[in-house]
Amino acid sequence: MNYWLVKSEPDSFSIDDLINQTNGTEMWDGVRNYQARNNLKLMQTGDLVFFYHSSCKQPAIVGVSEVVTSHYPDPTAENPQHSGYDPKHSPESPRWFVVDLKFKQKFNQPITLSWIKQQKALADISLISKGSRLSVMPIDSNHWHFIMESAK
DNA sequence: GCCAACGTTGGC
DNA sequence: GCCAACGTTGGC
Repeated sequence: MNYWLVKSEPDSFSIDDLINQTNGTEMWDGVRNYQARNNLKLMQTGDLVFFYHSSCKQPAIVGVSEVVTSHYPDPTAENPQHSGYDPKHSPESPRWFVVDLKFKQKFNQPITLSWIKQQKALADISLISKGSRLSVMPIDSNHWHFIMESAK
């Protein structure tokens, strides 16, 4: 069992949008960065995922979702009408992948980026370390549990 | 809107 | 394989 964090711009897709999906489940498409994709491919059913709001007034971890499928080819990469279309992607040799994420929990209090930066226990969390622009990143279990305790 | 910190592309 | 130019991310 592994822990992850995914970023989403709340103006495009917020945690409340996830709640409102059928079964609270959304296909996590549109990842077009190789490192983020490699992280997606490592995800397994049952892994837990922080939902992070980026590029907004208050960047923060706002809740938790669960991986409910292993990775499969990203259908939006096959669609020439879609902004995520990649001519180098094909069903025969897929380049981009998705997983399905299911809503699990919304924090009463968002765990804000500015708060995270103040915590000694989170000094080396991937979210604020080098290469932190990844939209899918692993989270150490000790960081995970510290944040879960803080969100109570 | 600015800009630092990347990642990607493509000419050579 | 190098690297300049360009694009993107995302906090501020």
